[in-house]
Amino acid sequence: MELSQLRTLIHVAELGSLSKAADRIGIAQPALSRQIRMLEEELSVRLFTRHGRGMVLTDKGREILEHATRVMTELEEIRATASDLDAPLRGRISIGFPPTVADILSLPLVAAFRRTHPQVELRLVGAYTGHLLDWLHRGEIDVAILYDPNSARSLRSEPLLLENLFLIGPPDSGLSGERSIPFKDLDGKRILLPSTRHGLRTIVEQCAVEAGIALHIAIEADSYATLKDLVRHGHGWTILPLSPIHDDIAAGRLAAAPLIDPAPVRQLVLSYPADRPVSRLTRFAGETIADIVADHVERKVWPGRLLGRGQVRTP
Amino acid sequence: MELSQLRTLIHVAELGSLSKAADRIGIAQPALSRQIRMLEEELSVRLFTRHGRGMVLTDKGREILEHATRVMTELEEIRATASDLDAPLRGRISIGFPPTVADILSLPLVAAFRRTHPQVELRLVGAYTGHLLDWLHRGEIDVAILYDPNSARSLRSEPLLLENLFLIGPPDSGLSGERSIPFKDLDGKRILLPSTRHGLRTIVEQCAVEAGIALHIAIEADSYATLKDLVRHGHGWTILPLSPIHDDIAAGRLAAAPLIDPAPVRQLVLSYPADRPVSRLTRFAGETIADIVADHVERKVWPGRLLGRGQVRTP
DNA sequence: GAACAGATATAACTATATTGTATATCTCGA
DNA sequence: TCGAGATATACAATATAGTTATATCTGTTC
Repeated sequence: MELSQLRTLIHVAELGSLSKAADRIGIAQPALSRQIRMLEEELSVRLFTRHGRGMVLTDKGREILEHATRVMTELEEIRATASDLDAPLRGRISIGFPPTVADILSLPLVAAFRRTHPQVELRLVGAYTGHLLDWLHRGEIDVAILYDPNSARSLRSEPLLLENLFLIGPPDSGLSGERSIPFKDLDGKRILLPSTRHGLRTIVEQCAVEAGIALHIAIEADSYATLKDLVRHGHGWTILPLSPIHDDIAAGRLAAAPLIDPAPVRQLVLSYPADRPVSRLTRFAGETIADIVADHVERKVWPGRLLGRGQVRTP
Repeated sequence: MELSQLRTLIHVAELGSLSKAADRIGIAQPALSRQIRMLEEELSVRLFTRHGRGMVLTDKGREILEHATRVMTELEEIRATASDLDAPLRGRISIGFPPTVADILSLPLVAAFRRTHPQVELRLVGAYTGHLLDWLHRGEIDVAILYDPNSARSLRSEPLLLENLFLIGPPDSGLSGERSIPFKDLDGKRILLPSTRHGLRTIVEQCAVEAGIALHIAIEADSYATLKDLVRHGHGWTILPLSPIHDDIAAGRLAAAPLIDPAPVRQLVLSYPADRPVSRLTRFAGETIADIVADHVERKVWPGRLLGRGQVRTP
């Protein structure tokens, strides 16, 4: 196995054609044909099926492609380590967030890029996890923060945060950050939540089961703004992360209290595609996001628990 | 950059000598000298310092070595994917655990290996995190479960579990799994804990600060068995994970209750060395441990919250 | 159905890269 | 000081990769 063979695999997989890959790489097509054949012989596996107009990866070929792209990522990391790239990164990156996360991270992330890599063109995309997953797979975004997509197709995800969810009520509800509410106390209360296809709803329903109560879901609304408004006007209570409620609490429009026994939480992960090499720009973005999240949690601006690797990160 | 150069880098780094590496690899020493030199020229970096009797990695060389070992790991994964190795793994592996974790995982882990890879020689090593870290770095163990070593030197860690800690009392203490105890209620109680260098102690003290109380540490003992005995004989209460207490509770010797507001938890991670390629045997062990932990948490045998990647794992 | 275009695979040859051999040079230990 | 162990360089030998030529196949168009 040689690096040139893995590079050829990657190019041919992307272009679907030895001839196009030859044009791209600047090497004669028969040389690429031979490289692929020798790789297939060494591994004793068919990487591509051939047809009259090109070639397509087999299932096994696709699996091997993922590892090949990781090899390329490690090689890029070797080069970057060797050169200690301090020159500002350039190029364009698309980063996806759930809307509430975008509210928290956008400004500090933009500030960090402006400070260290001003020539980078950022595209910040707010959408729900299902859409973000699609766009990651399609290559329309490079990296995304997602709520725990356990059944996600091939992604490489790093846990970021366990985010606490809070009970949100009107200002005269007596809810306070200083006094936790046992989940059982929600029995019989009018609760407003997003619809069943929303991950937050699933988490809250699991907590209700665990607490041994049935929730009275008075109204379903997928928009946090709508839920907030309804709560403000006394139509019931809701359960949301604290981050979109900060300003409302500070302005006396809403009140919030932690829930316990059980405490509803959800996991946020940072996800990259597994079938494309991850650029230095993308890795910088991921590291910067992780740093900002850590800072927010440590300053208790974002209530939750940091999750992370013991792995030392290069500065 | 070529794979042969990276392999040479790895061998020379390990043996400290081109001549020894030449013997090992079966290629003439001048060829290896030139490979290293060409790699250094391409990267514009010194990988080794030379002295009269061999050569030693520079700091930069060490960083690059880590990436090179990951390249080798990916290549091994490519070969394994290609061949769909179902043949039983062979060889020897050392796995480290904190003692209480060893109690939970040893039997099912041994059973899993016996069932799928009976020719593997397991060495299960119980020790505290500090020792396990040392042994991982020294190559004396291949993989370890650790309590969150955030300041650990270069390891590759994957979060496994947030483990809940419980209040442990004598059987007549009225403690029950059904009724959570607010942390504040520990104010004024006689508490028995491990010493300050024990990670659990740090977590509990942080919780006390958060609850706004001061803990009365009547006795310090690092042995869980000692703590249990002291509690049984009415010398106070302790705070431990539930797993070492299961049998004592079932036998009516001790009682336990969840703590809340805040709930003390600690993070377990699965750690591999970053400067050596991770063998398939080691990866199988890691995956098997993760599966067993997941099973225990799902059956509520091990109270806590699973942490994991969204990444699809090959079966 | 035939012709043509686009594609892959193979053979043979050429060019380039890598390895081996010989040996110079250096450092360290006895 | 000498010898052993080590690395570095020059040159020759060998192996590998790329190019050219061309056979073969498939799909599209007329």
